[in-house]
Amino acid sequence: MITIYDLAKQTGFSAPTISKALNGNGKLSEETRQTILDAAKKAGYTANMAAKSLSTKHSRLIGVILEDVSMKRGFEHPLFGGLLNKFRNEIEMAGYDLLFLSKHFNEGMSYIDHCRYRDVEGILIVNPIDDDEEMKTLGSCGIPCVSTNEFIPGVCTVVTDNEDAGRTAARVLYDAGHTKVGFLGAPFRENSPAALERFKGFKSELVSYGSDFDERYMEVCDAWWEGAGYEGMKRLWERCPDLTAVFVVCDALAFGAMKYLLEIGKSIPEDISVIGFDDDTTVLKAAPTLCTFRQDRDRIAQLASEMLLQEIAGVPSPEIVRVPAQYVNRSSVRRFNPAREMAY
Amino acid sequence: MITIYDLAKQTGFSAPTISKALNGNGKLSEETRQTILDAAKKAGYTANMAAKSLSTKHSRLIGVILEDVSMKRGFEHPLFGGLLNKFRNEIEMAGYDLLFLSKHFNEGMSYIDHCRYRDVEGILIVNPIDDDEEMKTLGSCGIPCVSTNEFIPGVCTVVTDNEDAGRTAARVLYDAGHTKVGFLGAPFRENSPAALERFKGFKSELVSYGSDFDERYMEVCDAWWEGAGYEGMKRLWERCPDLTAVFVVCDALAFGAMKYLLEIGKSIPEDISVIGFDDDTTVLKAAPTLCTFRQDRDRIAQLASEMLLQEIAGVPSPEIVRVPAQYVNRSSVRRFNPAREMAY
DNA sequence: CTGAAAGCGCTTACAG
DNA sequence: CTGAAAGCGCTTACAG
Repeated sequence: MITIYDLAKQTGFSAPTISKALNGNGKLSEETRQTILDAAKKAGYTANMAAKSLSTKHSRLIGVILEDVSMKRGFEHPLFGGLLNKFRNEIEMAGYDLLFLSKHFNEGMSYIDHCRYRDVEGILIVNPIDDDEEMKTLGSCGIPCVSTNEFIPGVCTVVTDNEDAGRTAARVLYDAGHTKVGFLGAPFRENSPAALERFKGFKSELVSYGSDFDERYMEVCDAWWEGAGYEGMKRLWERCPDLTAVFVVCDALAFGAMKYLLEIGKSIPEDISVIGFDDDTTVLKAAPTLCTFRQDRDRIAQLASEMLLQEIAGVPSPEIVRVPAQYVNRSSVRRFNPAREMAY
Repeated sequence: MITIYDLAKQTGFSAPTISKALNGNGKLSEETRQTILDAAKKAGYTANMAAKSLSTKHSRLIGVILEDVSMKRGFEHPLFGGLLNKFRNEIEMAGYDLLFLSKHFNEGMSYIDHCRYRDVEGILIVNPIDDDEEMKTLGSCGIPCVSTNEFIPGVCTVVTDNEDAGRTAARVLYDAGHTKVGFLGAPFRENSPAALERFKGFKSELVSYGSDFDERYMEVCDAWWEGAGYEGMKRLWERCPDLTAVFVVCDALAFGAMKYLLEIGKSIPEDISVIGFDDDTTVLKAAPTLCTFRQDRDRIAQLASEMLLQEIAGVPSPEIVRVPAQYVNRSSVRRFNPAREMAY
């Protein structure tokens, strides 16, 4: 391991001068800078981050909170896995490394302690544990934070424009001639209102068409996975067998819902149309292929990294940044009228 | 940020004594140890890893090489995403953090430089870039390494027992009465012989049944994704339209293969049976549901972390550790004879 | 059993 | 433009 002192000895300059040359700060003659840089290169010098971190308090580490309790898929989560791929890439280009924050680290150290332990410079909150009390403290812990899902006081959230997507879903179904449309939701949580926002947009758009949305057509599933969708659809269908379409808050639930409908002998989309959410690759190849909304993982990740890097640099972020979702038309929605040229 | 010196001042002991108490090493009276521990707890003391790392050369960081060039799915890779979930968990319980090694970090720093930069203590090689020259140097770089896919000189590899799985695939098809069976492979690479191993096992088992495997029944796809499976199956089928079954080296390829077969009007499994590999959730819900092999992600991850932690502790690992795959029977294999009680 | 001294590799004022 | 001194927070021998 070659150090700054080795370089000092080799070039005849002092350690601080080496440091300045390597970091490009302070005033130095172009000549000595080049001499030093060449020597460093020749010697294969690599800085030691622990030492840098200790003296500058800058670790170049971004903490990531990724606890997939709602779907239990971790890195394979349909939204967050892809988001993290892009985020990792962005952050690395800026010279940062990812560091996963964990609660079961060192006999249950808190996220904030984990951050202090590693001198983490910023936190990306991808998916926290439900109702984790510590979340509320993150906004004021002094470390810049950005969230890509949950709303947390004092933390910038970069998130899909769920209301807008909800409105689009309503428009798609309305345009296709559906009048009896249902909504299959998921547990409502104060800080993670995706399901509720999608519902609000959906309902408001329907209302704008003059159709007074009947709350009986709305059902909430117990969780975010397939089985819950099956059960939720069962309850909804048994109450409202006149439905011709249903907008489901995520693809995993939608798949469960379709499973129920197919089991009771319904055809999709002939008897009932289904729209999901997430463009989950896990159900992508199911038949019928599901109309859905693709959340823009790359854009969310990119904006999140921009916001976070900016905050680290001292520039405050907006409280919320919305990213539009893209409607993906496949085969699970029936048209009662001839198709028109339409873009959603 | 409270330091060891604050604790020293508060308790009246010296910094080294605080250090010993906190780390549980060296001789200390039980009384002073308790006093110090209590003070640390009361003050909410958290060690600073940069300082620790600098003085001990132990960063408690495990580097991870995850470059999904073969499937382009990154964290969402059907095998590696799940593997990493478990590995992360294991490693965190042991007080380590994950650190992704990257080539596009800081203007193209090498993996090894990245490791030195962060004082990484061990490396998990999940999925490197094809033919990366640096891989060959990892085994002798002085940092303990474990691989979960590629074979690298001097590095312990924890990997699915592919030959055994190949044999099982042959047995399943033979038992079901198939005699004209094909094999759809993927690019053969010296250090990553999964496809070849599966073929070897498959072929050897067929040969053991007296059926001389005809190489014409073997076709290699250009890549590991769906489109390549479609094309590969097309070539294989056009050459050998008498096939009644095919063993495909991964589910993504198998899905492409099925797509081709269905397109030309074949029924699965009535006309042709298909067995895949990976238990890829991405094609799980396709119809017909694919018979496949589930690689034991959790077991591989657990063994990999064990090996790596052991190596860090100075205990050498075996060169190779095999983990059995599990045959998953679904609906894509036709039986020509009555089902018997069989376990694979 | 406890502490004074020195060191890990780097950077930050501050002189000159 | 360059360098001597001190410090970041911790640990490692070595005394006592």
